Amino acid sequence: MKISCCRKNESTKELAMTVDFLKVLAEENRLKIMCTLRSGEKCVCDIWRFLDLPQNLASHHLKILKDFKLIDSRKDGLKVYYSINSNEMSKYNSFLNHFLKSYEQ
Amino acid sequence: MKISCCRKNESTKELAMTVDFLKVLAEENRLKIMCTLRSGEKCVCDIWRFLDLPQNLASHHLKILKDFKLIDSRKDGLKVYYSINSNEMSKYNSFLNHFLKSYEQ
DNA sequence: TGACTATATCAAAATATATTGATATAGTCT
DNA sequence: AGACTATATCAATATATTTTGATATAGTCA
Repeated sequence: MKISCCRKNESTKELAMTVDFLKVLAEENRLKIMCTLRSGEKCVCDIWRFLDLPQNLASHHLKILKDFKLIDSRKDGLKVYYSINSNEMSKYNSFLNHFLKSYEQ
Repeated sequence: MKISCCRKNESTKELAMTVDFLKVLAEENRLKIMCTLRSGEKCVCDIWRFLDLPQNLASHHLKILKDFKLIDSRKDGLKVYYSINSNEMSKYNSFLNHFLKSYEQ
């Protein structure tokens, strides 16, 4: 039996990072937020009104995305604008393709 | 503010399926199993011995992957062999790319 | 300063998920 | 049939995550 990855201590750290990345995205509101941000930065109130979420829940999920660096933020007056961090997304995307081979069609 | 996806009732079903797909993969043991199966079908005992998991835990995670159709199984005597269902993987992969734009490098 | 708006934080409750231990099922081989 | 191996199932427990409600912080503007 030839197995090419995932034995204990082999690629362990990258695999754990990839799992964490997937956990961050594997939540409906967070995936919607990422999807909403595809078209450019949005402030928190745009996001929670558009997605019909309680304000504090939107903040909570934004914090999780921000802590994981999938999004950046900038403050402008009272408002905080969030946007996708494409570099980090690319990084995790290539980790993911390392563990799952690419199943594109 | 122009937002191109994720409003209530728009792509709702595909988004929910994509979230479920991500949830299935966002677990260390299951991602390891998928990775292990990249090189071809394996029986359950190959998998649990290789990944150093309790047998029943491996069965449990295989069932989750199987129920979601990411893997197929065939029985040969006492052994059950699991393998990746590439068609389903491709399907969910394109859903995922629909919600996240493609961040490949 | 005071009223107002936007965002963040925190504790509690609700919900979901992973893991373990025990046991059942089902095929093989003598 | 009886002993054995491989796999699956189930209930109980442990753990993690999401959601809610209340409140804090911080900037704006009259």
